[in-house]
Amino acid sequence: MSQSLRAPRSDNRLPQILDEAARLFREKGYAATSMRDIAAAVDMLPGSLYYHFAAKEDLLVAVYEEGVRLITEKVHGAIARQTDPWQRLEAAAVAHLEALLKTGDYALVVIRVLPQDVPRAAARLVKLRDSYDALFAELVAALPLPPETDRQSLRLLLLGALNWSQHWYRDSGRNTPRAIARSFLRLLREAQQS
Amino acid sequence: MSQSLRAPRSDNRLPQILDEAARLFREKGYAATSMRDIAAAVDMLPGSLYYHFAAKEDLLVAVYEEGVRLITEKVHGAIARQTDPWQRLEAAAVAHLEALLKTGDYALVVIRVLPQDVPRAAARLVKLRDSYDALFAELVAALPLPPETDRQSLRLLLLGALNWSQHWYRDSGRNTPRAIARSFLRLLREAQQS
DNA sequence: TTATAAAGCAAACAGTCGTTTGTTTTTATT
DNA sequence: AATAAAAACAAACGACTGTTTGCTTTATAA
Repeated sequence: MSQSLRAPRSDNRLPQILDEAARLFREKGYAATSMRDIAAAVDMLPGSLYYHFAAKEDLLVAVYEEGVRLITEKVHGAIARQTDPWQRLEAAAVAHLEALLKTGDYALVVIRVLPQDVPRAAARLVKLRDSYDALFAELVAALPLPPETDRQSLRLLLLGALNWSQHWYRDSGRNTPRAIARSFLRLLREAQQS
Repeated sequence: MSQSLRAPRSDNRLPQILDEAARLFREKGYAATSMRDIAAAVDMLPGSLYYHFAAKEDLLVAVYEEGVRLITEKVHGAIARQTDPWQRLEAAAVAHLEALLKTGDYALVVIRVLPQDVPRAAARLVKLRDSYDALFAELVAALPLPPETDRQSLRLLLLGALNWSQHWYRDSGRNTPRAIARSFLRLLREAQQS
């Protein structure tokens, strides 16, 4: 098969482009961030970005993919160390929130930029999101709950609250992402297993 | 005091402008909606909008204010008919979600458009949001809860999940906004009062 | 050292953006 | 019917948008 005959340069600036794009997309949103903004942030001319990405939308998709990859990786790593179903869900919630509020830009782009903001790439973005949601669905399915409990609502309640936290969270030493996630889980857990 | 000497016309198109602006802002977001989009939606020339609003940002603020007014009004009406603290919170949650998912555009703009998207008007938008949040804080404060319960987390958990529902909710006959809100409250309530 | 591909520059393209200005039409009041 | 204000038109402004093109620099592999 045809593949590039030479390896990319060692001073590859593609990671830097992705970093700044992620930062700007999460700060200002997709539509309000121009290719010139991104180019200026990496000290490059606007046209040069098109050597790396065919279109602005493709740049977003790349950031989005990296964001989903980062969160998924972190959550997988966290739940692997637990066996008790409630402990696993708590570990996942903590990892999810830490990925969002501490890891920073990439993960938050996934939460902030809506598929409908990028019509031509919407399908790809939705697919990426869904693959992640399935992970939490499994964790909730494994919980020992009374039969009348609505597991879907439980998942939506928890994940919605976690994702929404980006809007009110302020980094303030106390009230860490970990503490917030645990507090949420405590409120949900006590009700179900007593 | 100086006020206009003549009443506005009876065929006033200002409400129509607000309606279409709300619809577009909620569909595409603030940055991706142009004044020309709005003008076309009300069958007007772009420049004519500036008779009613000095700037695009002022148009957003007007939509935002109406959105907050609508939600606040609906929630106030709902809790006035209840006396039990948990019933009052449930009524508020139902009203909040119905305002978001049924009333439609105005309320959703408040949830979707972030103050940071509109730097010059951010302060005004934040103020409007906070005035509403205080309402829920009061309702949660009135709940009869064990002393160790974190009331702030409870409020953030509930309100976050409600607001996030815009991202996954599909109008499907079943699973009404009312049913969703009740389901959420059931999950929270059982834990705290048993 | 030389060829070759990767990466970036320089400059422009056509289109869109929010907004302004001067003028005209339409309506309510007298 | 006359007048004055409300509302919209018509046309353009400069700035900014995503993107393309042809050319040059730079690092790597032979």
